[in-house]
Amino acid sequence: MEITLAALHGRWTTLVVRELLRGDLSYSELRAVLPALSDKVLSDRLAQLAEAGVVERDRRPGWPPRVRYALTPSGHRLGPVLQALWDWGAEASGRDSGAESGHETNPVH
Amino acid sequence: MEITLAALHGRWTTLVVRELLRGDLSYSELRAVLPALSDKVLSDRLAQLAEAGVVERDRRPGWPPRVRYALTPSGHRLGPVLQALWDWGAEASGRDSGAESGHETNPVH
DNA sequence: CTGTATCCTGAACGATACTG
DNA sequence: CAGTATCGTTCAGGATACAG
Repeated sequence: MEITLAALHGRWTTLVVRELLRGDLSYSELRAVLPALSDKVLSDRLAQLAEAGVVERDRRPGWPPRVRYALTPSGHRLGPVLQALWDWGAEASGRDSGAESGHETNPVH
Repeated sequence: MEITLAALHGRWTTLVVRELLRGDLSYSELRAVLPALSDKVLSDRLAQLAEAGVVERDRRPGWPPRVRYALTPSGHRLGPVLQALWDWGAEASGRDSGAESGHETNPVH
């Protein structure tokens, strides 16, 4: 449990993972999708996630440099975890936000 | 999702919740079970969790003062969330820690 | 394009002492 | 028993400049 929290540690980590759950992204795509993150923080998070075995860097040769970030299998297994986090938050913050019929509401895709 | 992370924010918050999932506890019982937390931090976490609607304080009159901390219904719903965190961490940190037959391993009780 | 280096600020933590 | 007050430390986060 502390392992998971360590892997997800940091204010923006879950958002990075959530974006990557939707598909691979390059560094600049990530930056465009998450404008709130400074270069340093984004870099830090990616390094941390790579260290935790959640994301993988694909550095493709040539010029200009292109790098794609993708979730590892372990990273994909975080999907249900984030879903659990989302579900609790949705339920806890009032049950009137419209359109839910019980328990779907797909936030991840 | 960010709501949940805000509610669980802090290094020790999940451990406090986990103890309370097992049943109500008094302040000193919590302190005894979580010796790593200073009074200040424990106090901070309980206030934060109360603010988030996760725990409830039962202040019982008389002397000496007795207070029981209990999870709200919302707090009990965090059980599956913590379970998801635990499961991922267990899976991610190597599959050789003995005795698991697939997907049980009950850490919470 | 994809990052790293540096510096600064604010928040969380931790220990100790003290109050109702 | 059940906390709050205060203070010092540590660490993540944010901005900017620079490098491969």
